[in-house]
Amino acid sequence: MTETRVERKERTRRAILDAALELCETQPLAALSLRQVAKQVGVVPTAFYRHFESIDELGLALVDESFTSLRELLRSARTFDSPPASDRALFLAIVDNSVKALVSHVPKAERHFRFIARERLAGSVPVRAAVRHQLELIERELATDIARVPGAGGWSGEDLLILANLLVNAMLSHAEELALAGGREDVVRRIEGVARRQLHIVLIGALSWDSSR
Amino acid sequence: MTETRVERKERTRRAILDAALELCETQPLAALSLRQVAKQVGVVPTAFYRHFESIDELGLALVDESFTSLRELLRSARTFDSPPASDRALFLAIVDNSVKALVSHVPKAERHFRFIARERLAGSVPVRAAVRHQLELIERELATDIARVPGAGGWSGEDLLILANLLVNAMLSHAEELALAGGREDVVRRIEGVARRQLHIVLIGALSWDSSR
DNA sequence: CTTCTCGGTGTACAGACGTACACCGAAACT
DNA sequence: AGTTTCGGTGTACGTCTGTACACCGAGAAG
Repeated sequence: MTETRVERKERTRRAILDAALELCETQPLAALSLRQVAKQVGVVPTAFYRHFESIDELGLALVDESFTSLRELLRSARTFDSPPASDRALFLAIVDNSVKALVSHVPKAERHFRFIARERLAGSVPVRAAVRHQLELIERELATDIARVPGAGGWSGEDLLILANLLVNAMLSHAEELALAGGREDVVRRIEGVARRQLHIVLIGALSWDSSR
Repeated sequence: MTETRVERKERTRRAILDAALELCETQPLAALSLRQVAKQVGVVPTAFYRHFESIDELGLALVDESFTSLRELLRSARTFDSPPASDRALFLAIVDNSVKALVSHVPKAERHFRFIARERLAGSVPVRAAVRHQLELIERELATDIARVPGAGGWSGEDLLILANLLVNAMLSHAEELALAGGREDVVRRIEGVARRQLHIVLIGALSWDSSR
């Protein structure tokens, strides 16, 4: 035997997840039919039930794996090869590193990022709830990262969450734009520029606002 | 006769639009069926065709009227009862007025705002394209408003668009949150506070960033 | 008053939908 | 070696879908 049974099962499960993600490129999850997914996988409709009880349950699994991609992006954004010493240089490096992480990670999992942004608003009740919950966690995670920006000492926990919320929304929008750009170099560069300036402005604003209280 | 024929027709048309908006509270437009809409209106399925050729065409009509609501919000945000004289006071008044406009307009047309945010990402190709195009116009419109912020002299046209893009994304997110809040006073107040601080930070950041070039 | 227009009705059909059920064959267990 | 487990199959159903067609009746036009 070349393949164990659990391996086989896992392979079909993956195929279902991939098929759903692909079909979701052109329509929201709620518009997918179980038969459509099964046909795309090349499997009989009832086989779907061996892996998921419903389209919603499929959606929850996709939420999970999509947020894994998003967390990797955050992780990459806070990881430096060689962190600069001076505050000024570190500040600029943080901005640059974050934007670079965005641009390099989105193409690797653009279906995940688009799925999050879309189902956040268009998902069924359970799917939407799951996305919203995960996004809250992401905002908390991002808030702790932002707290490491030089000069962030004056930001309260609430300030950090408000900043994180603003940046997460911008990030999801840019991710969608990057996915739509489809790798066209000039478009990608333009989006990168917009994202960089927005992040720059927000952080500077937060620093100024902090000192103006 | 109590009602002319064109009035009658317009009334059913409106009923169809309203029914679709209501059904879209719980599902994306692409997941609606023509029969579902017809049943909600209380009309036979084939009557739908007297007004729209397809669900997509219905969607385009909804895009139009939804953006009318959004434009009213922008208009309200830039309209002052009594504009302050000093730069400092004007700046604060702009922030306050914008946030107040958001909080007061969203409940009056929350289905429109949610429709825009949702179909922007989840719509069929033509609907999505229409939303994206209208949002571009909105960003341009908002950019000219931002240009009136005291101290905005140093912002280029590109800067203005980048700011507008950031603010539109934040606004749509807050609109969704406000709609979900369903008028609960404490929640509304929290969102209002978040929106105000974000707008404040962004504008201050843009002013500082401008002078740091 | 007669004729035309046209929004809404009712019937009809082919196809897609979710899902229940019995079944198969090979991997896994004893 | 014999038995069990279980992912995938095939058939079968009632429901819902979009849409075609003939029809109606009241407002508009002559």
